[in-house]
Amino acid sequence: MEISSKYNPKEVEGKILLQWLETGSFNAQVRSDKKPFSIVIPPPNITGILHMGHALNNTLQDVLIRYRRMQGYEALWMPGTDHAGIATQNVVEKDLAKQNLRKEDIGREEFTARLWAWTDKYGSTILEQLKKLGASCDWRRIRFTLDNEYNEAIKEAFVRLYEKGLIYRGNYIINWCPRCKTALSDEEAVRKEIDGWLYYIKYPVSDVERSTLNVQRYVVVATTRPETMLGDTAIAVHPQDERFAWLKNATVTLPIMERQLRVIEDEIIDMAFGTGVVKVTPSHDPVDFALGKKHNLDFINIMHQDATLNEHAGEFSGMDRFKAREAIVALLEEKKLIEKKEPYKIAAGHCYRCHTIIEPRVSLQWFVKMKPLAEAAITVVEEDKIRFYPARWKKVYLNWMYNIQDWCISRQIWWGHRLPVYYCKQCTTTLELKTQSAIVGEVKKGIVVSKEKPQRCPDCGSIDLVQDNDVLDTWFSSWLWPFATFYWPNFRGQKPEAGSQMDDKKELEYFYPTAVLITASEILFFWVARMIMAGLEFKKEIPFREVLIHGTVRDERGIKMSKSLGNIIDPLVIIDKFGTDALRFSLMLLAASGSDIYLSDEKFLVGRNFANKIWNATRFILLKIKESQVVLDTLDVEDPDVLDRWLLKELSGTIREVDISFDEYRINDATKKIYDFFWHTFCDWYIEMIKEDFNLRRAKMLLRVLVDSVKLLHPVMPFITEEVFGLIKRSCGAQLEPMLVCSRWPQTVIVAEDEPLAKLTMLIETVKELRNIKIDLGLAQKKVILEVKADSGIVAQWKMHETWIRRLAFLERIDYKEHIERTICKNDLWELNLAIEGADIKNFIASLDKKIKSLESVLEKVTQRLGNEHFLKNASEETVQQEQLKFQEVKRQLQRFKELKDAFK
RNA sequence: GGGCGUAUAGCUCAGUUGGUUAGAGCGCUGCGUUCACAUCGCAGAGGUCUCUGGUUCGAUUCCAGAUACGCCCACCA
Repeated sequence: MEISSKYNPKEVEGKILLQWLETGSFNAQVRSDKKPFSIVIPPPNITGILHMGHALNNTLQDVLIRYRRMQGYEALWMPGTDHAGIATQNVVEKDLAKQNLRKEDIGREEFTARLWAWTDKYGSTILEQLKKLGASCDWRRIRFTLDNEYNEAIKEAFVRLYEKGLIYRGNYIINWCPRCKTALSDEEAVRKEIDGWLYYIKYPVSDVERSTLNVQRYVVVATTRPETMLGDTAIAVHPQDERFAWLKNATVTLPIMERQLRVIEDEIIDMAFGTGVVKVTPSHDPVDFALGKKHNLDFINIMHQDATLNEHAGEFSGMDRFKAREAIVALLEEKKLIEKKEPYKIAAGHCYRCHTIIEPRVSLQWFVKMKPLAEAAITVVEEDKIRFYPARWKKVYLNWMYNIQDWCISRQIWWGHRLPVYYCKQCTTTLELKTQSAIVGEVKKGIVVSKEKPQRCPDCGSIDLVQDNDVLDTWFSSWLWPFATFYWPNFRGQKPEAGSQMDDKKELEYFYPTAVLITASEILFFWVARMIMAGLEFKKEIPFREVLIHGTVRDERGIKMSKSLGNIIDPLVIIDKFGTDALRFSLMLLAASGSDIYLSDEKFLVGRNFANKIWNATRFILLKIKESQVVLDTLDVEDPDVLDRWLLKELSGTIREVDISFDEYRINDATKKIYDFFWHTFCDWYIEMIKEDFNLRRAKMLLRVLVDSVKLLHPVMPFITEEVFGLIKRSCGAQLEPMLVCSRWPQTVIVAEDEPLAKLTMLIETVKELRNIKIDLGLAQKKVILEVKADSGIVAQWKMHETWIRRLAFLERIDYKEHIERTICKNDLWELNLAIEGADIKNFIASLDKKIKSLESVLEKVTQRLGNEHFLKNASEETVQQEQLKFQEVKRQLQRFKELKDAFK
């Protein structure tokens, strides 16, 4: 069998993926003999295409799942997608626009049909890409938030919350996207600073008597949104503001509209801001809304749904809000009612889907009361029943939960779950309430909340019932994900599904709570916090024990990668250029716990190079075995020599550290440890050492360590390791597990620290020293003779290791002598000399001087410390001892270097 | 305005309860094709650990402040 000298991922990945899928290696089921380990995927939007953030997030999950699977857990990674209400609707609307159609032109039914058609065609693209990434999900279980069974879960949750009084309907001010024409939750209105103006507008005082008594004929209010003045129904000042004491009980005239406005007083007004006088627009500003309710003001809605001005806007009716702003400012300027304007940064809410500036709007919507749900969700985190990694997110989470606001869950779009709400046309007028924006507050009358459409109205018996047209916020489905994916609450009975018999209820009991949730910080509030609330509310148990929050993927300059900025690195392109394992390895190496990662194409070279290293080490080992024609029946090494034991010790240490790192979610550390061991310990030393001392035992050792190495690496680089494992299986007779993906995780072995092992370590050090000395002497490329002076026992050790020492220190030969002319390198056990004809003695001395100088400064520091009585008194005995040892060691080294220098005089 | 985070080699980052001769990868420099790999090997240069105080026998590490950058939340219109 020929093995190419370059690893070619393209020849391997597709084939290996198919093997995994065909053997059902990713499948998980209830198994009483195994502990479960489960993760639910953060369901990607069906509109999604794989980006670097997905690659990072899903590789992390896959690493943990593969690690636990190999450790013997029944590892389930639940896959699925999110219907992504607004996002998907926008995509299909855009398609429609190409045919010059709006969704209203074709109607709800037809539009929904097109949405489903789109979903069928493109909805699983992202899942196919995740497979390509190597994601070892149980792909039989793919769930979609718009599945029928999933819809049942949502209805159940809605009805339960409603019956508990935790869902209500009411006219409140909400975030309105005039482009998507829907309400949004607070989280969906992203604050971004934009450049604007603060306009100072004069409002004439109407009370003539008062205005003549006082000098002022008008008051000045400051606003960033002058167009909203058309909906003003009051002005407000702080009750303690003496500057405006004279305004008490006065009325002012709203310019343009010529409406009389009350002057109200409220503590909420900041006397220091603007002029201290605020225009109050209860229908178009959250603060003003609260003021309006508190002071019983009129609510005048001046805008249509698309943010053009409506009939209440007088002459500006029909104009867009920003055009109207310009027109109003112009008119006010003409009337000399603008005192001044200042440039001003406005933190305006933007629609998180289409980035349009949010318009606060009073509207009849459905809300979830969050405070009661938050209580338990706060406790479990306070008490560390759910832990965050890194831990600092605990504070962020709690801070948000302590200040949680009610959640607006109704959306005026067509793609999503219809609210399980029905209205009786006969006995209620609630439907009309939608247009009566003046009615503010909670609305309960004439509503039937039910999973199924009621036969008749419970009040009047009418059969004329209609379902609410709105759909639910996408996140109202996502928050049920950890248990709704198991077909909660109805389950499926005992139907065989995709060739396997699953008892859904048992599945849920077995796999829930899940082990860990892995996500980016962006959706901590959207999703993580709400899942915790939903889990506790509906399952009476936390949904996951740990939350791993990883960083954001940025470009080289530290700017967040985004399609619109054009600075993305496409993971699929990286896969194509360097291979999936290279992508995964580099990401895992760079993803320090919780910190953002800065990417450029070159960052993936580490991964590619490492894959190639693994490939070539395998190639060498297999060739060597084939050449030597040894026959392997087992990989058990019965009688390891000191080199073997040295390697086994290093391997065990690596396994231990890798385990700890993975357990603590320090995946980058684990990745680094395996890399160092494989490349530098195994390849650079062991393989080089045994090249000319090859036999059956070595062959077993090489394969044994190679197998353990690829096992350790498998979670991070699944494809190449599985391929290598296959190559090993096919080319040796030893009994090995069927596939790496389901193989047993490596175990540590105990290796005694005996004399020969200690001497080996010294020999390795000596080889490194010899390399250095040769370079200092300018003899790097010359094979020279080494002379060794040592006791006969030590000489025997040297002779045993002579072959590899000669090779690795690049020596002509080694002579053992009673007497050497000069010592060029020494330790407690041996003195060495090199034949140094033509050497650069000056450079060698200079290098010695440098070492001597640096050691002297260390010695000085240590001496000082040991001479300090405070140190001796206060430092721990152990520390003092350590310091004394260091003193001896440094002194000895120094002595040696000085002697060496003297020998060259 | 409130909260959080980061600052270590040219770049990206490690540095585990204060005591290290402060590390790695990439990049750079020199040498090297000795029968896996030049996607390689051997070695080297490069750091007053952002600054200022404090605690301590001792601070890159703990505390306070400053500076810079970043993130999140928030009803200064």
